[in-house]
Formats: sequence, structure tokens, C-alpha cells
Amino acid sequence: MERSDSARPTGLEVARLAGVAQSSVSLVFSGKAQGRISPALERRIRDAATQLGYEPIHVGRALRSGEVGALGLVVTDFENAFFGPVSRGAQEAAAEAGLAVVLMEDRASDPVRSLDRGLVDGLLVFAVDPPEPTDRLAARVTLLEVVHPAYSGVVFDSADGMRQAVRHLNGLGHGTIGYAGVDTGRWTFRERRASWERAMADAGLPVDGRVAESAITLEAATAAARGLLAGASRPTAVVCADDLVTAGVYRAAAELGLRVPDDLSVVGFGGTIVGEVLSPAVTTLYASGRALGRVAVELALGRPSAPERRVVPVELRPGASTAVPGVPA
Amino acid sequence: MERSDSARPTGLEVARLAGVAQSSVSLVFSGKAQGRISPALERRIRDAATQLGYEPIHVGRALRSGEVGALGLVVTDFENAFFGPVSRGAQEAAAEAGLAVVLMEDRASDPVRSLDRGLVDGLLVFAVDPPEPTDRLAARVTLLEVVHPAYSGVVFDSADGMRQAVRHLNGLGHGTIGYAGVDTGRWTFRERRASWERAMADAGLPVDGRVAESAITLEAATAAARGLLAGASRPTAVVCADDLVTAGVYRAAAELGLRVPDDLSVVGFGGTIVGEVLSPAVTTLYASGRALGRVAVELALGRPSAPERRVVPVELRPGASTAVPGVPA
DNA sequence: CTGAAAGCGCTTACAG
DNA sequence: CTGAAAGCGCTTACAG
Repeated sequence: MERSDSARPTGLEVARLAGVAQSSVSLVFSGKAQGRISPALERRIRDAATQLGYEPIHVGRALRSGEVGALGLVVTDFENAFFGPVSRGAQEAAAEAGLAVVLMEDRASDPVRSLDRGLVDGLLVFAVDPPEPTDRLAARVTLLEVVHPAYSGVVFDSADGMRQAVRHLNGLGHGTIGYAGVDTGRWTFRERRASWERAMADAGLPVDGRVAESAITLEAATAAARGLLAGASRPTAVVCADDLVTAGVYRAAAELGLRVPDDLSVVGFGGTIVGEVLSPAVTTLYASGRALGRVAVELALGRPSAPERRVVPVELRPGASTAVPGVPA
Repeated sequence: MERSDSARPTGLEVARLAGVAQSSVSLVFSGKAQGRISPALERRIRDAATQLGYEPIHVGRALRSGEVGALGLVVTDFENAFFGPVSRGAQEAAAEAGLAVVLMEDRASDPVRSLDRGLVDGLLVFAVDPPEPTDRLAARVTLLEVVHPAYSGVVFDSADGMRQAVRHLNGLGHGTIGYAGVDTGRWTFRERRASWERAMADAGLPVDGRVAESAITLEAATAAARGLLAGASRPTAVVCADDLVTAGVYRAAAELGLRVPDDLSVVGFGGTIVGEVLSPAVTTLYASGRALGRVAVELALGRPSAPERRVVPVELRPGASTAVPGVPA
């Protein structure tokens, strides 16, 4: 991978061709020519650059400025469907500020080391346990769907979302509402479960252990949902913490001969393509990953002196997976 | 985003603390100390570095070496489920070589410009039309699921995949087999369609316009599949070019009251989570995005003098979506 | 308005 | 086995 392509011209070569100083070339290309380089000279410089195919390389600037112009987005798992929208939102917002986003898988890379090596200027940490805080890190790490007192961060309003879900189901007449969640121990899913429990309590509904939690794979979610739905005292409705979990609930219901929504109402949480392809269309707490990613970048760019918190709202989108509970068999 | 953290020590500071030359520090950290720095000195240098929390920053090296140690993975759309596995495969292989992978969305960035600016050392172009070839680009661009004579690249063996699909369906007794594809005009999907047509011809089966193509969204795929399945001469089996398209076929079938596989057999292509959550489990031509990403990185690192081609096999994985055709109503 | 010079933090011949 | 020096391609005071 040698860069020694004879094809790559430097600012000095452009300067020579244009008959000016190298610094004048730099001024033009860093957008600081205004009032410092005459229009005629700028023209000449740009023409020379075009002729040579010059493009200032980034590392020269980076070394001088101490910034590489990139943020690292740390995720647990590239294959999680939620990562697509989050990544897109982050990239959009970063691109507007002239920054790139580098994706890092938590287990495969050492994000803090990447930061220390100056591979990125900051870290966006999505649903991953944050690193031990230091002053340096506190100014450079932004959390998504995690809360830690030392860091800025953005989270979904899952408390409000779960209230909407429980109110919706309760309004339809459901009294026994179960919960299908994720047991990885990460903040996101602890928060969603706690929010559901509070929403149930606020509605005066019993929880009674109607909770299934599992790893975040289709197989595990299906197995857990089977347990939740197989018992005699099965819930008539289930709130799910994630689209993949919803898929597991659908699958377990189908295996058990339960029809959605006739025999079982289901409310999802997420809004990724995984949830969208389910049939019947799932009534879901839509959480915009794109918004989450965008807000995180805004926080990272803002660099407040004290940690700052943002909340992205969650919205109940009616589908065909919830209905008035059927008469028990 | 000033890097002027007083916290970030330089190699010179480490050298001073250890009482050696800065170049000795460099030698130790670039792994070239062997036979050049005595073990005792190396110890002293490493101790000093640990004490200061020194980590060589990357841009210094990058400027000197002309390489940034990163490959850009260019995709059409971050939200395509296929991108997860491809990205993971690429990152794994790149990490083994000490390289990072930067993700770029084709429409949002200008990948060639990123290459020219030295933001990345090479481009992995996934299912996106390749840039106009130049000598410089030919050595630095690797194509995934696209073929162009000027570039190295890796593709799925869709010809073999489609043969397997048609043989499987024909073996079950299906004579009228339709095709649900994607009409974006990109190489990937032109190739899959052509492969299906050849496989049909080889099996002596008529095509007769039983083809539906659409944009790669659930809505569009559903609408196109509706057209394919609504007619009187509807196929008894459909081969799909993508998991999202398969989801559309399932949805259209459900709308039309066709049961899978009793009334309609379906073979998918892909193997992403989007396909996995469908019910019944889809018989699919499994194509490993992870392998595709990995092979692409290997090609990129190999830097052959002439463009090199690789093929990743596709494998028919039986599910519950294909069966002997039912008696026509 | 323009140019010569120093320096960002590394690596790499080169001299001892 | 170790160190002093040059240089990668930029940016930024500084002097004219």
C-alpha cells in the first residue's frame, strides 16, 4: 500500500507551477484566502491545482491541527439491525460538520486506545458499557442509550414509551400484560424493563413474573417467549423490548398456535426493518435510531463543560398486532 | 475538538524521561527495536512510556509512511441488512492486518475524493457502480458484487445458486417458477436475474414474463409481488433476489390469501436477519456477506499487478417455504 | 497582499 | 548498540 504514487502532487508542486509560495496554496485550500490572496492569484493557484489533480492530503493538516476529523461509533455488534439507522444519523450529522464516522465493534477493537492513538477525535458509545471516566475521556466520549454521570449522552424516552404501550393495551382491555426483554445486563434493556414495570404499577396492573428475558438472538428470544406464552396463566398481551425479541414472540406464538392479535396482542419497540417485515404489522414503540445518532454527534461537537443529557421521544405507531383480548379458551 | 490536552505526551517527552534519544522511543514502539535497542534500554523506555501514559499517535506515522491504515467500505445504504455481515467480515480481516475500516455511504460522501485526500488507503466498493478507472484507482479499488475489467473484485456465485434453486423447485414438481428481483440497474441484481434466466433455460423451463422487479424497499417489493401473484397464470413458486424482496413476496402472498408453502413455494437469496425472522422459515440461497467482506480485504491487501477475481459460493439451505405444488384451485 | 520559515509527531537512513 | 538530523505535507504566526 505505498502512497508513493507518482500521481499524487503536493502543495509545493502546485506552488511552483503557479509561481507562488507553498503557503499561499495552503491558504487557498484551507479556505482562509479571503482578504489574504488576491482573486487573480487564487485563480492561478486553483488552475495549477486542477492541472495537477491536486487535493490537499488530510494527514498533513491533521498532524498540524491535532485533529483527525473523525468520530468513532462504538457498537456491540455490526449485525444488530438498529445499528444501521444510528450509523446513518451519526454520519449525516458528522458530514455536515466535515467529520467522518468510523465504526468500531466493541469486542474487536479497543476504542479508548484508538482515541489515545489519535485515530479519532471522540467516541460515540452506543449501548456499550462506558469506559472508566477520566478528564480526557469525559470531554471526548458521548453515550447513546447508556447513562453515566461522567459523560454526556442521549437516550430514548423509554419511560414515556412504556407508559404509552401499557395505556394502549389497558385501553383495549388487557389486564395481564407480559414483557419480553433482553438479559445482557446492558443499561438499555435494564431501563426498558424498569420503565415497563413502572408503567404497569402506575396503571395498577400486576406484573406477577410475566417476564421473559434472553440473549438478543432470534433463537433465544423464541425460547424465552415460549416459556412466557406456554403457561396456563399466559398474558393476553406482550410488550417487547426490541424488534428481534418481537420476532421471537411472533415465532413462539405461531408454534403454540396462538394468533396475533386474536389470541395475543403484541407491542414492539424499535422500528427497524426486522420489525417491519413481521406479519401482521406490529404495533410498535417507534424509536428513531437516526435521531439518536444525530443528537449524539451534536452533543459531541458541542463539548459542554459539564455532561449534558438529551432525550429522543418514542412514539406508539399502531399496527395490526394489538386488539381487544379474545375470550379465553 | 482541540487535541492540546496537556494529558497527551509525545515520544520526545518519553525519551527525556528515559534519558534516551527520541528515535529510540520510536524504534521501540514501531516494533523495530529487535537487535537495535538493548533489552535494558527498551525496559527503561517502556517504563517511562507507561508512567506518562504514552501511546504513539497515528498521524505522525501516517504522514511519514504515506499510509493511514484504513480502508473505506462504500455501500449504497447503511440500512440494508446485508451491510452488517459484509462490514463485519471486512473489519475482521482488516483488523488482522492492523487496518481500520471506514464506512461510507455512496450518496453522502465522495469516496474517490476521500481516497485522493488520503483519508483511506483503498476503497472496497460494495454493489455500487465503480468509479471511472485510472491507474491510481485500479490499484486501490476492490469491488464487491460488481464486475469491472479494470478492478479486482469478489462476487457471489449466483449462477450456481440459481441453478440450485431451480433444480430444487423443479425437483419438487414446479414448472412455473417466477422471479422477484430488484430493478435498480445495479450489477448485483442484473446478474441474479440473468442467472435465474439461464438456470430456467438450462432446465428447459419457460420464463414467460413471470418476473417482478422493484426498488429495494418492503413496500415496492410487496407491490411488485402482488402483480406477479395476482394473475390467473401465477407461478407456483418464486425465486427472490434479496431478503427484503422475499419479505415482500410473503406479504403479498398473505394479502392474496396464498399460503406458503401450500399454495406458493418461495426461495430466498441472502441470509440476513430480515430473512430469518420470516415465517415459515424460508428456503434460502445463503450468501455469506461476512465471507464477501473478508475476501475483499484480502484482495485489497494482496495488490496484484493485474485485476484478480474471486467467487464466494452460495448454498441452498432448506427451510419450510418450499413444497410440492398444491392442486390448482 | 505575499513569501520564507518553523513546527505538528512520527520514521528512517546515517554517523558514531 | 545508540543518537542527531532530515523530512513526510500541511498550517500558522511573522516579516516584508
